[in-house]
Amino acid sequence: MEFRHLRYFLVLADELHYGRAAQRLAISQPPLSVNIQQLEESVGARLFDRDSKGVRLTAAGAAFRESAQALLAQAEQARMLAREIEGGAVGRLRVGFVGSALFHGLPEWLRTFQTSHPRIEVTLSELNSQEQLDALLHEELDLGFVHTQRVPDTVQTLRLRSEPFMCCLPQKHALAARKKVPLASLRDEPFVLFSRRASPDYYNRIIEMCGAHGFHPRLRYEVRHWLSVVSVVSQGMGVSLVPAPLQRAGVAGAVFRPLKEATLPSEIFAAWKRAQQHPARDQFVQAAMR
Amino acid sequence: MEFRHLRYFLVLADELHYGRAAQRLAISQPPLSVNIQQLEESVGARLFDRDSKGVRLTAAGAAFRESAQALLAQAEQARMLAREIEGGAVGRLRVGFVGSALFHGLPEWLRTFQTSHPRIEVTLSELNSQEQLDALLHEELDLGFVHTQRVPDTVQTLRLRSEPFMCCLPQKHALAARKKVPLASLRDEPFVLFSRRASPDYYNRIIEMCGAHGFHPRLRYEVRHWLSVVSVVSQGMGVSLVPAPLQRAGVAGAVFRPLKEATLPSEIFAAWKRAQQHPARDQFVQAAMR
DNA sequence: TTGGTCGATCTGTTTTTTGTATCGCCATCA
DNA sequence: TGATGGCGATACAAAAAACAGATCGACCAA
Repeated sequence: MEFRHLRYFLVLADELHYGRAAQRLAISQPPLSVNIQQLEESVGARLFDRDSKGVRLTAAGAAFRESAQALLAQAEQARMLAREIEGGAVGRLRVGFVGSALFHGLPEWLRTFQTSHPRIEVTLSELNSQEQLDALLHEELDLGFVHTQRVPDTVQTLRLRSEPFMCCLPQKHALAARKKVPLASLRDEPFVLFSRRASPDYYNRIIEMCGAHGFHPRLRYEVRHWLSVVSVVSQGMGVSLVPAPLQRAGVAGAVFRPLKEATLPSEIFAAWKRAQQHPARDQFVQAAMR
Repeated sequence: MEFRHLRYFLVLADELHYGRAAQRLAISQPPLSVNIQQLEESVGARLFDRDSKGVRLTAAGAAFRESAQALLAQAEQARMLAREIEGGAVGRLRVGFVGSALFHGLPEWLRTFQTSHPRIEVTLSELNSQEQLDALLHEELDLGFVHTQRVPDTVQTLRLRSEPFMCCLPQKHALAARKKVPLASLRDEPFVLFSRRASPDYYNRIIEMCGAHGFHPRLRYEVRHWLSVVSVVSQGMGVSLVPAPLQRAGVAGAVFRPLKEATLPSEIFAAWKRAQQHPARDQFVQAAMR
């Protein structure tokens, strides 16, 4: 049984006349006869009654007609689905991200992408950069948003945002009066940081920045979320260095001041496995780039 | 796109290796390559990634695999359904019957048939013989149970049961004392009969039987159901002539006596349109014959 | 560099499908 | 009752397709 048989069968079931059906199919009548016989042979049931009074569907034929219509429709559905997946219009996209991505634009990228790709099912997992890279290599993730560009060869990265670190201070802190804060002036301040476990990238970067200016920060609080950092600072419990976009988080009692020195920025990169084809992922990255 | 493409595709999706897949398909490798390319062309999407590292399904290919499996399974379902309908295992059977068929075995035939054909949906309509014949000719009925053998040429009949008429009397009736009742002795008895509208066959037969013995029955009650006939008789309101099986209806107060004279029996025939193929119907008739 | 593997491609052969001509059946009509 | 026309099936040759064998080119491993 081939689809051709079903196509011929359906037209004949419509016309109930070999000559006209063959005409509609743009073939001559004999091959239509032959094809119908082949179909009946393959199905194992007589589908038409033919006699001198004409051609009629048998009960089996009438049921088979429904089936055949469904089969052709579903075949078309299958082709369409495959095309849509290839085109990135439907499917699943597993996205990992470092927590700070929430303040570098991820929610907005996601909104943009989901508006233009409503039939892509996006799953989000908050993971640190290393965990994301592992997951990408094991193909447990299609796209990551990480802090580092130091990745295996098989992973492609793209810098999306580069934001300066700012000093986050309690409103009443003495340094809050200054336009710009020198890093060295934080030497004796208690620091609020991410736990190393939760975000080694961020943690290490802060340590490095301070180290470059001759001190090791006094670690007082380790928290597990960006807003917690700002919140703890706002309550006067310490200072912190945070990516600039956190200014817009709107936490009362915390102020943000640029650093006097140029420092390494807080960067966010998209990362994905080169070998893995994934149109929807590419389009997500596109959405994030603009 | 043809089913062959789907079959080849599924094996290749299993093996992810053209050589082995071709071997399993008992074809050589080049036509497999070609067929997969044709399929991709027809679907409009790349289904496999092939490179030096091997053959892998694309996301579109993985989705298409599910579709292809479903399509092949449903094609098989369609073929099976058609065969089952042709074999009379599933389908619909529209049965008409005269009311008295209920006392000639119809319920039992139905039980037998439904036990062996649980997937046939039987619909029952109580109609008189003429209505059934009309319905058969218009193909609104697949099978009838009628009282007459006088039918159009296009209808086939088969005698199923032939039961003598018996005289049905109130228990206390004088004639109830006799072993056999002469028809002529009913000359002055009030008769309980079916309404002519409801069952002209039965009505006419009674009139004929009496006429053959020189009288026209005194019609007193016309009812619309067999059990009503017996019930009315049991209450002493008249006598009747009924098919023998009604003895077993178990109505207290009514007794049944054979007629002294041989009379036309109460017969029931299966009837169906010759031209109409209907395996399940044939099997129903088979069930009724034994 | 050298085999060896694997999918794609080329080419001739076989199989399948199709078209033309015709048959056989039956209904219709003169 | 014989002629006629319509219709599906069949016969057979032509066209199209699917196929197998040989080979290519890319890649990998030794």
